[in-house]
Amino acid sequence: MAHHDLQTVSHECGDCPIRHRAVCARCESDELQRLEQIKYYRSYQAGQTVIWSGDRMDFVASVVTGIATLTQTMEDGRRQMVGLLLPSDFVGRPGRTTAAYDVTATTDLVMCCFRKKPFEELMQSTPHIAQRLLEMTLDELDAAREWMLLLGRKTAREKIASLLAIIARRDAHLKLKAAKGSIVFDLPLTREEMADYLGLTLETVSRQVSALKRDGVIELEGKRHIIVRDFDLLLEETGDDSDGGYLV
Amino acid sequence: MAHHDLQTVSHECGDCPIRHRAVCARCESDELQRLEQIKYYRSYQAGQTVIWSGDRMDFVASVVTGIATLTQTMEDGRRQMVGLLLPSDFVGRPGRTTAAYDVTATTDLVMCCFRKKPFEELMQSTPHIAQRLLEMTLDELDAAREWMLLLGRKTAREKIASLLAIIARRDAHLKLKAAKGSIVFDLPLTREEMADYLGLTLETVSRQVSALKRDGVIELEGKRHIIVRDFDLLLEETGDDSDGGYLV
DNA sequence: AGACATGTTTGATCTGCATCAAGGCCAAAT
DNA sequence: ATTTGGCCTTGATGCAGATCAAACATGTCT
Repeated sequence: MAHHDLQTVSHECGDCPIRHRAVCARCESDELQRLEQIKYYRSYQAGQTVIWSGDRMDFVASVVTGIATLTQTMEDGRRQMVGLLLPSDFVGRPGRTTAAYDVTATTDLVMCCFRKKPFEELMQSTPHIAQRLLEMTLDELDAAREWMLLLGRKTAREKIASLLAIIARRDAHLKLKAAKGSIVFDLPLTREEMADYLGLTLETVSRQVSALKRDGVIELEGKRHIIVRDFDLLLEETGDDSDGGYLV
Repeated sequence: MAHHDLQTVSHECGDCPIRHRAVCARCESDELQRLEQIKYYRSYQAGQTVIWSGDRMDFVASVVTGIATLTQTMEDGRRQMVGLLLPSDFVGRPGRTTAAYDVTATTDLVMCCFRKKPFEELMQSTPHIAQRLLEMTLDELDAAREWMLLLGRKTAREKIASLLAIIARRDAHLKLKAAKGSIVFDLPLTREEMADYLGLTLETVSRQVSALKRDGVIELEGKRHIIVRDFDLLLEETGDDSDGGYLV
């Protein structure tokens, strides 16, 4: 066994998953040092494109603050979001030099980047990084498959409810908030971005959000601020199995 | 660097990816021996369920022959296929004890299984297995994201054309067939399974297959045997970027 | 204050796919 | 030879969500 007692080490990079988790106490300093050497930060403004599909991508990165999206586009302009990156999420693919999707900052964004070549070398000599990355990728794959069920089989109303539940959950998780009482959060996406996430038009998104409000499932303050008084009520609207785990 | 000159070793397990790729010549015998010790085969008949979502899953496996599907089901019976496993595909998730989807044999199926515990131990001591698995999982994630674009934004006709192109490609790849002249293959799925793959109803699938036939994009012999005389013509119907790579 | 841009809501209409329903094909069972 | 059952096709109808269009809300620039 290459590693010993695992512990979490804190560092300036927040939730950066590469360094945050499964760092072995004994190897820690050496490993962290090497990571420090190859890392650098990048900032983007809301709306800026980080990278276009097909462009050369010579780094991997994790989101420090802000939100980014992965989208695929068809020639005629139809767009489908295929990934939503919140802080601590990883982007990039060891072993591939070309981006497969457009990556866009939807809010101001800071990413912690690692140049690909040295990162891959580090991966070679540090097996648990590959294992951690595998774990994360499998989680993403599970999320993608939930998403496929949503896209293929859910109604517009269920899609909206599902998205709100997903954001509420992730938000609560980030804030480490207790899962009691009202849940309050700001939508990090425009109606159009929500539509791209859900495979709908922005008009349908708008209508269904209004409908959920009218039916008392959610409350709206302005256009982005959401209040969920009864999370179970929202969950019932998602169409998912009821025992899907409460705010995880 | 833990490994040396990589080479492919052949063995009775066909395309099994775990053992097929990236096996280091020097470590080979030891590693293969340990894999042999923990592997076993399982057979299923067409239509049999391999495992239900939520069930305990104490193995990982790769498909040797036949076809399996991963599907998610909503309480009211709506179904969405989220994975299609052809020979050499991997199923299961190190680090999780419960199946997240229904796994079903759609044809007679043979899988090469590894009990999870020893497999995970082997992964610990054999870093390149984790790396290989990571590579495969990232490929699957890419495929899932293509699939999301299909589910969210493509028309019924584009969905059918895309599915046919996917199967034609994988089929051709398996058979190592040259990519010239007519492409001929048998659909491994019923109309209903195609519908579950595409987020459609079986009636719509039937109608659109007929329409592609009527329009000369494909020819049909019986209900399952497909002849594609001009693959580019089919690709044009998919809505994908034209330069999506010819038959690979 | 007015003009403009961006994002959102709401209404009217259209349409692609779902739904409901009936019948055809074919292989296996009796 | 007929029945059975699985799979597939085709037709008629309905509806959820797309599309087209207009107006509103909010913030910012001049």
